[in-house]
Amino acid sequence: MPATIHDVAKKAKVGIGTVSSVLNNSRPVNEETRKRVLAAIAELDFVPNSTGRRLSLGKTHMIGVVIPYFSTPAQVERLRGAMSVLAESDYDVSLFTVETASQRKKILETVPHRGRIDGLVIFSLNPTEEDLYHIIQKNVPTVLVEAKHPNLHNIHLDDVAAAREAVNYLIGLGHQKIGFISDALNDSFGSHFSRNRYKGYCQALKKVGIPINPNYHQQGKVTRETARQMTLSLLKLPEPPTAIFAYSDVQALGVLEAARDLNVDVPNQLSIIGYDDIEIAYFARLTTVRQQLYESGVKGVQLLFEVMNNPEMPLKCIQLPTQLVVRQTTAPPPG
Amino acid sequence: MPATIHDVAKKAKVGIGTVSSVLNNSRPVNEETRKRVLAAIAELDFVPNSTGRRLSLGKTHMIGVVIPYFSTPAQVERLRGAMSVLAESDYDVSLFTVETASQRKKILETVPHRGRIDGLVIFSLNPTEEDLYHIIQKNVPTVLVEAKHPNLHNIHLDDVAAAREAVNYLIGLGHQKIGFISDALNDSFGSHFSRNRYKGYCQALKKVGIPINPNYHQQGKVTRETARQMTLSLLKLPEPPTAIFAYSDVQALGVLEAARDLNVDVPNQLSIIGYDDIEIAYFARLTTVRQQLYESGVKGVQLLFEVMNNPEMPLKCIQLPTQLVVRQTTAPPPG
DNA sequence: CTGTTAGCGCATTCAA
DNA sequence: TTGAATGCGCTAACAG
Repeated sequence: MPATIHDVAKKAKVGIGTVSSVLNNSRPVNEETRKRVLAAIAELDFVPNSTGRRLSLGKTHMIGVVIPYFSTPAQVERLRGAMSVLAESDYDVSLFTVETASQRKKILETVPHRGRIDGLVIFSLNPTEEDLYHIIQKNVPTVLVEAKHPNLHNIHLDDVAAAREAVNYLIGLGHQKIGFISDALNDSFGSHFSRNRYKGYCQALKKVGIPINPNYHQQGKVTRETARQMTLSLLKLPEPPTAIFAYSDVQALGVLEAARDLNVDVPNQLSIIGYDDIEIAYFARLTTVRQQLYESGVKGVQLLFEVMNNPEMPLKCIQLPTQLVVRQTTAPPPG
Repeated sequence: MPATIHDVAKKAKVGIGTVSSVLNNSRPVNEETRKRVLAAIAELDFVPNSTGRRLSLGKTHMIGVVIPYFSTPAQVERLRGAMSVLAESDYDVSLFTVETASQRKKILETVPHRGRIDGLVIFSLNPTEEDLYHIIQKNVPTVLVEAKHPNLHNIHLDDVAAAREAVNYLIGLGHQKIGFISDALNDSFGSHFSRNRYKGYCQALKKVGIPINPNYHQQGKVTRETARQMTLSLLKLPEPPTAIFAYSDVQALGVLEAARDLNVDVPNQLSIIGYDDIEIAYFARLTTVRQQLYESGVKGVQLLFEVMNNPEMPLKCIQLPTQLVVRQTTAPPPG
């Protein structure tokens, strides 16, 4: 068993208060005594037990990070941003990845507890009213990233506008038959991402009087493979779309694969726009909607620290910009 | 402030011992009393303070996960595997990402402490003797993943053999001029990855009497962009290699980019083999050395739990297999 | 300047 | 079956 503060005190022939004082510089200590204490600490290889310290201070020195869709490059990039700030702080990080709806429920119920964490960052999850109850009730400083809520500080983006802009661009190139590939509109986490991007897609079409063709919208798991299958269906339609807007870059890669499978030339026969601008989008020369992934993590944690320092702070909602990055998967439609 | 066990006891008109008993089922409780306690718990929305519990039990219920190169898809896949097991357990996860040599040092010194964590998984870092001192000394159950050490349980793979096999395959196709692109042989973390894969590369060449051409070996940061630059140098050599073995899939993508830049046909003018078999390798149709990334995380945590249940367990080293996955970036050399 | 003491919230032993 | 007391390791207030 590791040495405790008592062992150090005994060896240095002082009281534990003195040891604590040199540990935390909490009050002046005679130089001679300090040396003795330091020597004892070194000799015993003493490190203060963090649990004891936490209990005494009533703080956990721990930030909770809740993150779904963890396998996707976009989420990892967000987490990296968050970790970059966290690593420079005095806080430890408690990581909760959520893969299933039941995990989501359990985590959102049990994680937001004073005594478990001092602050919480929740990525890409829109709290329900019930979730909110648990969070607010427990009174632990919380920030949402890539989510919006009228009662919680958050870092968000305008999915509707971003999607609208992407589709507008396709329309501007001359496309009329534009497909959309997304996650299920009602996914198991109750996310709004697909709905919002679909809304932007519809808005852009309506604006110029292009009717919404339900056959042009495919929903399914957000994997490359599923996107490939969905694209195959789209391209086998009697009147296939000449452009496809994908909910994410990962899906856009699946679209590219499908085009390759069918020997459809991108961008001359088929234009493709993705979403996120993950690292690999550059490699794939993908036209895509860039969002500030890394930055969102950075700002989320920074905002959390602000809130923790000033719990009575008025609600702060930061909107991060998006930007259409045109590369080489978009061109005017054939013919 | 949240309710404590005392509040519950008072409201239920029992002692705190009784509350603790119903919380933990640690001793029989009269059904009537139990009901009262449960009611009080519900009414106060009481959740046991984990710090108090930790201090009392002398356990943190916390597993430390140390992970470098966190931005790379391969590492994320390892972490995902680890999280899948951890999420099913009763342990919380404390995440430490290491980006710099100084972070590495600090983390390896301060994280392995009883009282901070109950167990530790370290990914892809070979402890020095000094690191080892801190780890062993503190006596916290530890498992290495993608690293080997004579005194620590570990999950590893045979980098030398895997690299040798990859280069052998190229030789079998008829290649004689084979380039190798890697991380710095002496990277800031003291990693062995590049050295081992280089060794395998050399062994394969020597076996068939091909001289090692130092110009064919490029070292640099493990990013797509750096790999692209290094490949450009390689391909501009008076006698450019006809095949390139890359230290990682991410680098292999950079090699592909360089080939594209120079209008070099892959695989007919240039063969490429990567390493890892990350998700995107499939998309890029990359021939690569598959290692069991997700599995390594799973097994690492499982092994850790074994060790925690049986601290006196004899040293266990598990070698995970690798496998050459042939896709469409390899072919016989031109001419 | 420094030793002693009283909690922090909980699990657990010891009595009853 | 239960309440009261003890201690986990630490910080901070109190008293010298």
